[in-house]
Amino acid sequence: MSPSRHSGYVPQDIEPKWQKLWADHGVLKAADDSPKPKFYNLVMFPYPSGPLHMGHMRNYVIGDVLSRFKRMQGFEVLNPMGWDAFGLPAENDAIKRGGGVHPEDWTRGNIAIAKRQLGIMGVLYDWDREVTTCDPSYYRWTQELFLLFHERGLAHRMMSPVNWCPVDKTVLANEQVINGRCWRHPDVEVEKRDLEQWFLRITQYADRLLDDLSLLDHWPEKVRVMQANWIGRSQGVEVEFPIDGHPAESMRIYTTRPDTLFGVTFMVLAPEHPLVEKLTVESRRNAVREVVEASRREREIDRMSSEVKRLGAPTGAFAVNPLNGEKVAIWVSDYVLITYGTGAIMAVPGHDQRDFEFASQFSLPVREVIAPPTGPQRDLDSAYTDHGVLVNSGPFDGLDNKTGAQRIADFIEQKGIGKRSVKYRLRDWLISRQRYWGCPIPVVHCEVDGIVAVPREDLPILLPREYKPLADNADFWRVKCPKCGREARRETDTMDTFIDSAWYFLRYTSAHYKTQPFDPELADHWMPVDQYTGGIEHAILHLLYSRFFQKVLHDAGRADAIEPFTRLFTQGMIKRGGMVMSKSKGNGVAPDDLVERDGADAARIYELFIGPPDEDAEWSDAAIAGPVRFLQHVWRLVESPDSFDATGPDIPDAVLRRRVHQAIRKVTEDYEGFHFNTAVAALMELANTLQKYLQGGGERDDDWHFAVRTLVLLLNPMAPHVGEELWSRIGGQGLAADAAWPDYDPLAAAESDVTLVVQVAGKVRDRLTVPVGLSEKMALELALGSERVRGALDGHAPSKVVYVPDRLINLVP
RNA sequence: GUCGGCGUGGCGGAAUGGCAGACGCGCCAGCCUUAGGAGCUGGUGUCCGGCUGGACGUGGAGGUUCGAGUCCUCUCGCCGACACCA
Repeated sequence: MSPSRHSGYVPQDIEPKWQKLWADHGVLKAADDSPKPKFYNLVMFPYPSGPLHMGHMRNYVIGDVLSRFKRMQGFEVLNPMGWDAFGLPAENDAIKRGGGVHPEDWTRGNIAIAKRQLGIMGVLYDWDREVTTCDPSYYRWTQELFLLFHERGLAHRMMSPVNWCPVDKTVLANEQVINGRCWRHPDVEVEKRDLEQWFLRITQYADRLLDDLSLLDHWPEKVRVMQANWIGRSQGVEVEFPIDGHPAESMRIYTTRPDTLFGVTFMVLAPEHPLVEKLTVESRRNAVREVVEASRREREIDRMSSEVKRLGAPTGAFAVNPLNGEKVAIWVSDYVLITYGTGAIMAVPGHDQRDFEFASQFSLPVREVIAPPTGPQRDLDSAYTDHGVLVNSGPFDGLDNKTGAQRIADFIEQKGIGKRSVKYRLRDWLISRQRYWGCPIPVVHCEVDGIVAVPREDLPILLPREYKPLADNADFWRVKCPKCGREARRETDTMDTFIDSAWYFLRYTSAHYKTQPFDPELADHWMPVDQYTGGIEHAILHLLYSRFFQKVLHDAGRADAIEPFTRLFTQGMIKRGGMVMSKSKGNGVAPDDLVERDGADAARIYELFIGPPDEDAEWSDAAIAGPVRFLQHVWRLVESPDSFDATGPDIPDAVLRRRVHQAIRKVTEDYEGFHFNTAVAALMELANTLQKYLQGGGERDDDWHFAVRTLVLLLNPMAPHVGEELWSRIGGQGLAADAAWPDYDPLAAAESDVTLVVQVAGKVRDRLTVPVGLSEKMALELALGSERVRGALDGHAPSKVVYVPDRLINLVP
């Protein structure tokens, strides 16, 4: 027998009905011209790689609850959905399945599956605004935006040592290399290759991307810190070191520690630095060449590890310290990176740990120029990197090192041997990919005209249907130069898929706009996104790129907003068996099975009740019984209140009324603050109160109807099918989805009596029921009247009384 | 190594510096019965006690406070991010 038979609640009987009604009524279709205040609610769109599981679903359930809640609160909610549909998994999976499936067919098939799954979970979107990034109607605008970046000098092609994933056979952006490995293949080491590639100049926006983090005060602190660290702004000084015997050359270094300039005992060039070839003396050539070649061969993974022994060799050349005129040896080592600063450093082993280790390994001298507050150090076994007083620093001796750094920097600038300078860890964004399933870059390479942008009227550059790398598809790349008409070659790189997702939130605001990527007026109406919800794994990549795009579009006069997402919520992952739910682990729970067995509403409530939404949660197959029983309980309360025997103590109407108002307050606050787990708990308590009321012989009077009606409305965003069904059965007007959110009356929610905790020396000795707002004098009198309190005081009079009205009185003997 | 987060019953978790463990899962006892994976009632941190009750208890050690899961210092463990950025 079905467990639902006892309550009469059969989710499968009601869910399809309401899902159809919502669709027919266009619930959650966003009106561009609504007089209501707008609320742009967005969840990160999925990559359609197969059926969704309950790990993915958490995100969409949270988003749907918020949409329904905000809608009931009177907002015009924009809640769109789409598909991040270009990318390598489509190619890889298509190949894995025998090569018979085209990436596009695979992708479209997965989209259909996911869309149906969202539907049976009762998750609503404005599907009229659906975007699919692999659709020409979308990517022609991705191409148009590329041209915009190109015109603004923000897209350029250059030769660069790049990260190459040997499995995907394509390059990766810096952000996509994790511990020297491909972000999609944790067991595959990334190789270095020199290739000519397309880049977006995100570094030009480094300052603004960093500074504007301060505007994002509704973002998790954690994400802002991660972005700030990623951008990695540092302030330092560039200094020119003359080279002994090479009057035409000089060695430019960058340091954040000008206060240690007198402690330089050697210099180091990155192996790729152009000066290496010029400066190396004949006798050192072989050793230096060995270092250069070994570091080129070196796998990225080794180079990232700080445990590894350094490669190093002296060039035989010497630099002259411009501050004290000392000659110091110039070395080559792999621990200096060509990609940061000037690719050359001054080494101060006394005060930099890396320099210290290198000096130790090669027996190079160490000099102390900053004395710790405790006095000069002897027998150094590590670099001293803290603050102190300058010593061995000529005219700067005796200064504290902070002041010293400023003075020395001033001195360098006055002498014209260097200047203050700001550097970033952030690199330009490498966007070229050499595979098939991506957005073609709309340029043509002409022998005469060079790189020629495709004219806008020729967009889109369609991805050919034939599935093979574009570079192998002559029909695709054989074109005429748009400028001179000669034979030319179309660019065969496609764009990183993170570009597709860097502007999709703008396209939603006018998904069918025909003349531009988006209608500027509608974009300005809906933007910025009021609430953005997604996984923490996008804390850097997607969110940084999207912020960059928004700023460029702002600068181009196409968008008002300078930040795309006002409020960010990063939800935790769902684990099962200790591992993140995923297709590859095979531990996913299919929403289809849950819907079939327990219904969509129970599945939704369980996902919300499982724990704080910003933390990871462990899925329990058994625990969903709680939400199932809860919904049955609510159903019985509303549908057959007479089935509860009057066997318990009386609950006065006034108490019932008060509990209902308290529940409105609590649940509203919890929805606003994303505390869905405690919102569910509060509704469970309300249901328990309603039951107690019936069991106390409570009448089906106005207070009862108010309680039932409120329970249904408060529950509706989380369990919308039950909400609609019960709403219609109790005679609610229209759809519950359209009903107004209940208001609470602070007076009605206020308790008249409170429990006053009586402590003696901080230990609870009694609890008294007292009226709200009791005076301290009365409270003390009542407390002293307690037998147990007098016993605990043991005849002493309290020397101190701490009184917190309506909460506690503490008597300290 | 650096930065950040988290440690609370058998489990998921709750608690503006003020009754630790709300709510739920599980478990125990009982009731009801159309015998069920249903419903209802009560119980369920540990220890002492027949009950009233008492002692202890939020990873560990200190501290601030009348009062600390909550604030501070140190420490252990787990998780995440970054990791030669000069």
